[in-house]
Amino acid sequence: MDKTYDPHTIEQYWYRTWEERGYFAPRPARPGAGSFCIMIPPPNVTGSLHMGHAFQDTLMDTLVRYHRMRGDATLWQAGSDHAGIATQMVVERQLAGEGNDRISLGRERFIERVWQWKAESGNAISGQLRRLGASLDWSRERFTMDRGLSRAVREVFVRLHDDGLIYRGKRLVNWDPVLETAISDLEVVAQEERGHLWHLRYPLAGSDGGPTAEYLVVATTRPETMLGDTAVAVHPEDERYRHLIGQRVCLPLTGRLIPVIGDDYVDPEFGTGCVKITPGHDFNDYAVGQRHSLPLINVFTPDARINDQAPEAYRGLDRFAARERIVGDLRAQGLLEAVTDHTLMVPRGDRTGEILEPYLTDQWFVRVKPLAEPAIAAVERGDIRFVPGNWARTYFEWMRNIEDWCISRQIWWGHRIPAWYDPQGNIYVGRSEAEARRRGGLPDEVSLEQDHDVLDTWFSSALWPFSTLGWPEQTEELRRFYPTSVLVTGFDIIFFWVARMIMMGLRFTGEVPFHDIYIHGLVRDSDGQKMSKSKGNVLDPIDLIDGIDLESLVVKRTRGLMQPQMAHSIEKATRRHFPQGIPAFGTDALRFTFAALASTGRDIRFDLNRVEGYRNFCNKIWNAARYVLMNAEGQDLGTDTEGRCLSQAERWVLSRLSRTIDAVHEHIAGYRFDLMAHALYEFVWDEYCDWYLELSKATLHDADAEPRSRRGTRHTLVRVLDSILRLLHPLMPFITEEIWQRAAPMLADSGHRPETICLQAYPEPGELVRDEAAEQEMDWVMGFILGLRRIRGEMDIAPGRPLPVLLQDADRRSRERVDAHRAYLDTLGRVESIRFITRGESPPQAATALLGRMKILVPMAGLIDTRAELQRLDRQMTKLRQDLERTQRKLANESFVQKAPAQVVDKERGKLDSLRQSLDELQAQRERIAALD
RNA sequence: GGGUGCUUAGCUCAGCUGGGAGAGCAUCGCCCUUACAAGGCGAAUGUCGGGGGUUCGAGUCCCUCAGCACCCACCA
Repeated sequence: MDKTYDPHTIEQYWYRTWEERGYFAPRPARPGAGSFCIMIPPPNVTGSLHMGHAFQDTLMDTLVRYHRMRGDATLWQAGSDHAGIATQMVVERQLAGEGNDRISLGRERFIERVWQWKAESGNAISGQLRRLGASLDWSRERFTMDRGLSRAVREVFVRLHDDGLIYRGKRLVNWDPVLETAISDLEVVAQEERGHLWHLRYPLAGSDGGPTAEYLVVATTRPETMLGDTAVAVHPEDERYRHLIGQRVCLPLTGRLIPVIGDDYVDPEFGTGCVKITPGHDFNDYAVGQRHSLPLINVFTPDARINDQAPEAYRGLDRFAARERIVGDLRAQGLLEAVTDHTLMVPRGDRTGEILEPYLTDQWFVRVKPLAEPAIAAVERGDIRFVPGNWARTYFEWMRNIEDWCISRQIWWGHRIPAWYDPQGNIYVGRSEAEARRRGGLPDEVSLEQDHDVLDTWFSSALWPFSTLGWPEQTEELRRFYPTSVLVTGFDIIFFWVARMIMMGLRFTGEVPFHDIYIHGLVRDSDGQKMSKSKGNVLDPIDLIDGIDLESLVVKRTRGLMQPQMAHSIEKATRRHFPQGIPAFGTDALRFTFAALASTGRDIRFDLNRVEGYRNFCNKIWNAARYVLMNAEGQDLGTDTEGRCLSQAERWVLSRLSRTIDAVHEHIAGYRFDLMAHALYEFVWDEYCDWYLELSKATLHDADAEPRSRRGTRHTLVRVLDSILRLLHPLMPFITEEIWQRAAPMLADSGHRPETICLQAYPEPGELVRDEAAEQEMDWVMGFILGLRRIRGEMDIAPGRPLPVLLQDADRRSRERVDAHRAYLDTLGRVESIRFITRGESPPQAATALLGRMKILVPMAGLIDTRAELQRLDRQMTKLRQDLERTQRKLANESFVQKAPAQVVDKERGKLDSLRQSLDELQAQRERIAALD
């Protein structure tokens, strides 16, 4: 093995090998095991892997590899999403670059073009997932627009329509005037923005219908919509205006007469207490209009210009140009009373960022309430569990107030709605035109035209857990893997995706789509900022794996910005944050970092120092393995327990390993990847490397050690390493495989050559025995060595310098232990000699460490200065005294002694005794040294 | 306006059903000891956001205040 761990040389090789050998395809469950399935949240075909994906996919892969090793029939379903609007926008941008556009290309050719683009670059993300080590079953990869999934989409649409749960209706919807499509409520992001409140005068109409000198003042944030006003509303109880209800006002600029109505939607406290009502361009006004049977006038074209319903002067003007013109005209006529600053919530499209318009159009909707009820019940019953559990509240909150879902989109890329129209405009729904015709009893002569709209992308995503398994066919995979085990996803798509999967899953399979929903947090940058291209703070996971030099990173971050003027500050920040660029950390280090940061679903700040730390951990494992191989490869490990003798150190490390195994299982069952990573890190570094490997040297370097002991040690080194590799494999697949290939043959029965760690058994609780006795023995040994190290460290004695050691007040047990563990003490403590001080003998001036009753003394002559030792003792005693006082106070409290459990009280008493004793010993020692000085 | 979460060592965060405040990184010493300097050994570090309550006992439970973050919502 090379001296230094180099991730690059091993990762790509192993992934290719695993995939070629088909390790990721589900295998029959081992006896006693079950099945396990995760559906990958399908990434957009437009996408490339970002930190959120890398985080999420690491967690999923960890679960998947863990279950695969435990022998479950395991499927991690691969696939991607057609991402209608996002993908269409990408290809349209491409066309624009060629001086072309989708309209002149035509629908059919445009869609061909999207497919072509999908084929070329749509696989970028799957390549990146491979780099991440994600053990997806690529042989079953699906796409939301492939044949099978399209069939499932049509099936669901038709069935919901037949059941009256999908309908077509004319409604006010959120309209994106750039894309010229409707979008769902969820795709609207409301942003607080600074704007104005315009106070407009609407003259009251006289008996002749002409304007009078009196007027009502309405306050509005959108003066341009006044062209579509059909009423002015006041609160019915408002003393100021009550008497005007039923009268009419002259709508300026149009000359139309509109009524004054009373409606308690109006808040008399806000603005002027008079509200202009524009049912065609405001959701609230629409509702008011319905209540009062007001006409609805649409004054906008689909791209938000003024249409022909408005006075000629404004026609064709963009909505914002129209605003200026209208305000100007009103001012000129003396009808603008005031303009005040006002912050308001502006609805923008999540894709285009454009201000949306409420717009009256024909759309398709899903009637969601009947679907939501069982979906709520499933979570209430516990058939589905959110982890962490508090997300269930968010889910309930939304599901209980859910509105119908607008599923039609006026774009081209997506599942075309399976509905056809005859020349009279009658609707025929079917799985195909032929079926629609048959079901409608239409003769062939009648021409039918399919609906031009496509479905919301989330409609097909909602079917993902069962459509990918072959539904509506009752396939073997569906039987075996549905309901799936767990969904791993971010909180941001609970409404978009999670809730809808639950609704559709229950409706069409009668079962929940998954049992657990693990919600993870957002990956932020080291300052806690959201990562985004426009902020220029994104990290590409691949750059963390392979490394990237500063110049390339700067180029990458500043290229193709929406706001090119940001480039300079982004460059500056990047140079400050990464003066050396980013070193190559390797996939395993990155994965381990994600796991270690994944605590209880809260957002994580991604810090390069953390990755570096875990890269070092990889190196640690690598070097530990080198040590083990050096000492065991080709050596005699003993063929059976007869041929091996296990010392206390061996028993100890195996006992500690068994605790670690338990902890790992417990943590992964609770989705505490951070604790899992932490438990393994601690065992490997602190116990296996820092203690056991060092302890093993005592045996292996001892020329007098028995062959059986040496075999026991060698065997244990390899055996524990093997377990460590298996335990870590789900988190760090590459380095564990690489090392395991070398380590495993040493343990294998001759003739049986294991192929891959991916399919090895995961260490299970109960495989090893807890050995309390060995743990106690080694605690004593470590205490001894730590005492010496502390003296050495605090006295600045070089680690290599052998120390003469005197032991005072050693009881029989301690004498036996010194004898039994002498080799460990000599090797790890760098002990030159040990001598027991006899009773009555007065010890020389020495630095002291306390081990129970026994005092470990290092004579100071020539080594230590007295002053420093006195200070050292004082420090220790101060600590003990504080502890002692607290304990005394506690025990002096009668209520405590009476009311606290006896166990707790006893513990405090025991503590008091040992504290007193230690303090006495140290005090005596201090006096001795002080006296000798 | 409604809801959720957060506040613990210089930084990033653990701390489960209430019983002696922890980790990593950073810092400071001593060491290139034959697995590893991407390392070893040792050290220092906290009115657990403020206040109140329950309790023998509160970082942990309850109330309250403050600050921060996020989600939802139709005040023109």
